[in-house]
Amino acid sequence: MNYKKVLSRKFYNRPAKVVAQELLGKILFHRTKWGIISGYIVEAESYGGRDDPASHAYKKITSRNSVMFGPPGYAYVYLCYGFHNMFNVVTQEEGIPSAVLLRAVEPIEGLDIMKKSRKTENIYQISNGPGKLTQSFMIDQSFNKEPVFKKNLLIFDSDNRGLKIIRKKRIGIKLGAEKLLRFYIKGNQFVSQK
DNA sequence: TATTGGATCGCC
DNA sequence: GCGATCCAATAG
Repeated sequence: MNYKKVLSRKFYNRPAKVVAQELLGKILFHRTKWGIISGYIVEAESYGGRDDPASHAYKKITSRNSVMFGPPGYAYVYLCYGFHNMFNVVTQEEGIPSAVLLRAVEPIEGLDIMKKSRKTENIYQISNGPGKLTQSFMIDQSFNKEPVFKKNLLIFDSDNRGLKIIRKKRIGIKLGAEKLLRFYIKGNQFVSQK
């Protein structure tokens, strides 16, 4: 696998729903002390904006959501339901709170590490959900506010032209549930729900 | 200061 | 369908 260029912070300086779609087919990459873990992003959701009650930054800035208000290209990792880490990438310029939640990945490298971390041999169950993704990729809250355009956790460019993208309702939320802001690659076996 | 409920997962 | 298990946001 040759990793050509890392997506720059400019890539993320656009509306979340645009970035969410364009991230499909790009490569999530993590250099860990156990080895390299990587995979194609196959599913993402966008959050943010003045009219999205599902966004953590819907009402106001707080210590938890402050990174969403910051510059684009930084990770927003937080704990959900007590033990699942959610991995988001902040989008849009500073002051506009929005982010893309990465929900599923198709493994490329580091399957042994992923299997061990997830305690499963089934590659279709290894990273097909936001909580599973962070567990398999060894992403925890220590990555909150870390950049994804430099250092060890990165997203690489990849030619994703011609992908068929499905647009659906987001999963697991109540407010704002009618919005079609979940995107995934048509027919891909590694998305969380078909 | 106490309560509540959430962008989940895996097993029963 | 339910339990695991945490913390920010609310209300008091």
